[in-house]
Amino acid sequence: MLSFGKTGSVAVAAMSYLAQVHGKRAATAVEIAGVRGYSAAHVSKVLTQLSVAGLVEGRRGPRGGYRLAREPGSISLGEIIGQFEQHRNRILCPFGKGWCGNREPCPLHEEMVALQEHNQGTLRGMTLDAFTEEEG
Amino acid sequence: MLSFGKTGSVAVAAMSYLAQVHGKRAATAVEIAGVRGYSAAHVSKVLTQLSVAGLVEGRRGPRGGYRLAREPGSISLGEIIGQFEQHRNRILCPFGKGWCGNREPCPLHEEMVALQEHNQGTLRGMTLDAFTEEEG
DNA sequence: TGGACAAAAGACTCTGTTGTCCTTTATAAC
DNA sequence: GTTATAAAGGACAACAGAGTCTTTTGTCCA
Repeated sequence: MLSFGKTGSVAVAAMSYLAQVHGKRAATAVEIAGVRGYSAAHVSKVLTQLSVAGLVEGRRGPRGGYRLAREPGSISLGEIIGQFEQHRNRILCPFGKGWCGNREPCPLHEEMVALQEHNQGTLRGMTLDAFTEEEG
Repeated sequence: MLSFGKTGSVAVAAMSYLAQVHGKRAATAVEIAGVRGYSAAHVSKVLTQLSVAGLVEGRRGPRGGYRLAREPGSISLGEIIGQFEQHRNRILCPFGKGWCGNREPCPLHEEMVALQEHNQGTLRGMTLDAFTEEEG
């Protein structure tokens, strides 16, 4: 439970590093990979996706690299992770498949929804601000 | 987020049905599969795992089938789902791999742990009692 | 004792996700 | 302009999990 996929982890790892250097300089995929302990190829791929999603801006060439596209305080873990959850985020009802909504809700439906929302709310409240150099 | 794998879903679906008929009779894998909309082979496999885990008791032969091994009130969704999460339940730290614990915790470590615990606590509080016929 | 029933067990296939590699394109510096 | 740098993009390999199928074992009933 509360398992955002591995790709999401890499994304958060990369984004948190970009938050650390935010306002100072750009960071290349190779640099981020080295610091966070992932392969350069892997980080590179994820960053490309984040770029398409508009969360980071990549610049090619010498002195290029990635930067956050917005202020760290406006980017939440929820938003980052959500980028890689197209498939995962169906509500799961104890009755199985698409029960809730089709027929009368199952006994635990309300509780499940509440839990789901608590999670999303919490992750939306965690912003990259926590990683900027000022905040330590 | 809050996505216990698909296998966990099937397990909860099956267990909740066993709770519904608890105290009255056993239910076969084929019956459960029919009611919950999964394939018999799939449900069968999951129930075997639940049997090994000691959450259900299977009896072979005519008038056989599965029953809950304990009272519904003492079986929580957390316990059921936990059975299929050997791999997933590592705490994930925004810094990536096994950062937390090795070096100083990352800025969001405490919050992540708290969220994790809130989830586990909630799921542990949801028991199969909610599905027994008496409670509707 | 034989037959039907149903779980147990394991081999296998299918699918989606992870992760790597290689080529192409853009940009800055000299 | 030429070269080095670095992202963008796509093809592909490797792996894990989901799901199916078949065989075996145990149990009840006639």
